[in-house]
Amino acid sequence: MSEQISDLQSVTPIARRSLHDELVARLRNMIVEGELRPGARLPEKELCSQFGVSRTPLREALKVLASDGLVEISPHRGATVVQISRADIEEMFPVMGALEALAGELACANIDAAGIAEITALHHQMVAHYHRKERAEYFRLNQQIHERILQAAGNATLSALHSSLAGRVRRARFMANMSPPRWQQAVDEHEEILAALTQRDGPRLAGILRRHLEHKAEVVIANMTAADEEATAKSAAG
Amino acid sequence: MSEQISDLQSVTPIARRSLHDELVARLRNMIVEGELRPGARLPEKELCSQFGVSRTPLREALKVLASDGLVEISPHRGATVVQISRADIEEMFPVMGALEALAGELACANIDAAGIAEITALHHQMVAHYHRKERAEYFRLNQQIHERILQAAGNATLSALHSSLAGRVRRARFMANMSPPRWQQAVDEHEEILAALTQRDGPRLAGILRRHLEHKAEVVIANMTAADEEATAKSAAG
DNA sequence: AATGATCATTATGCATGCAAAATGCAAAGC
DNA sequence: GCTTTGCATTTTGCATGCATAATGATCATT
Repeated sequence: MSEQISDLQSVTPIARRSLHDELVARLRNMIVEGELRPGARLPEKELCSQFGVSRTPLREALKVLASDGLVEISPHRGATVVQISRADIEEMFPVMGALEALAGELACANIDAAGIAEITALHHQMVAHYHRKERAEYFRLNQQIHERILQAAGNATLSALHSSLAGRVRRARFMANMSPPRWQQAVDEHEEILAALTQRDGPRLAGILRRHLEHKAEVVIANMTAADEEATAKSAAG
Repeated sequence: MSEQISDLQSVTPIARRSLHDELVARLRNMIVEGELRPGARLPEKELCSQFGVSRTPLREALKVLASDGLVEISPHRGATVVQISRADIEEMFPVMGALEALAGELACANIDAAGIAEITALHHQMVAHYHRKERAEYFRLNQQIHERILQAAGNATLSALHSSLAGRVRRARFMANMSPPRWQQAVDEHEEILAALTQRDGPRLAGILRRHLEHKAEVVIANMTAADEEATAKSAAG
């Protein structure tokens, strides 16, 4: 009887987006994509009229984003997009390194030939963009490769945690001006990543990914420092 | 000028608990401590009268807990405490292993003598409870040791992610009946953990913690399987 | 002139009300 | 007797209103 029902568990339920879910998604996107700058205030009234919704679902969405670490809510003072400090970045990258290292190990154990082929294709596209110095496209492919490895690990919990951190870091947008040697190094490391993955050498891939993330952190922090100094100089001059 | 202000960044802001923050904390506790069983419905009206608040802050709290993975919200069908499946557990423990391994490495680099002394004290207390077969006390100390290592790592992001996972796993409550040899093994591993930490051997501590978590996973999964079979037998008999 | 206090304004926190969706029950049809 | 369909009830989703805390401005005081 009811067995027939449980056999159908695999059918995807109809996705019904409630207003607050939609708002969470939209706001998250706006924050991650930089449309809402770090430190920007998020006045409820204004956002309500902008999205055409009332304050209730918007407030629920803000609470969710706050628990996710994207916005900060001060009692009676409203919500703001969180400012990521250098200390935050220095904390987050080692954690992402550990998560990606695990993902690498799991991916080596679980990935199939098609998956490797897919990542290989993304890799070559990315390298092509590197040679043409197309930064935006390079970063897009880069991100896709890392996401694809996470996906290949087949661990939803791992993916979710990584995605949350990646979203927060991405906001920093301090990858943009990577120095030529750093960029070369990153591409070299990606060659190693692909090799280890193809050989399904989990421990090696884990180690490479951990180092790769350490180097990413160095680049980001260097850029943050440069930006800080620029801002300091500007405020001193102004 | 403004330097004086930035020097004061370290002062702890006055903790003002709004209703929804309080509700998040209370509900989280009730769920983690098992007061609210997995699968239990969370009807808004009932909880509102129980806590003496209106639906707005309660709903906001439920959304936060949902984004934290403790409750599940189905549109127009209400919130329930999430059921953790064996597959979920199998996913979560490797991630916790990776996080604790990183914590171990960082802790070895950062911990001071007082911190080691504190963990040593906790360890000996825990061992004493082991010898007296006081399970509840043993688990409490065990948990404290792991938390203390996380804390010693000095990485708030890491602590937050681990804490979220630990909370979700703790709900499973399948550590209770650990077999004597498994228990002995766990205590042995804790001896190793303490030794590696005392020697500040980060890589070794990381490896031990990873294995330790793998073994914890085996125990939990074995218990879940046993519970499943018991339930199946019961439903077949009834 | 600078500082402190008081008040008006604004925005947030929470409560409540209304509409819509889902569940359960009952009655009708097969 | 079982299934199905329609209705009533319950519960959720969202909008709005009121109270309160925070901000800014004005004024008095030193």
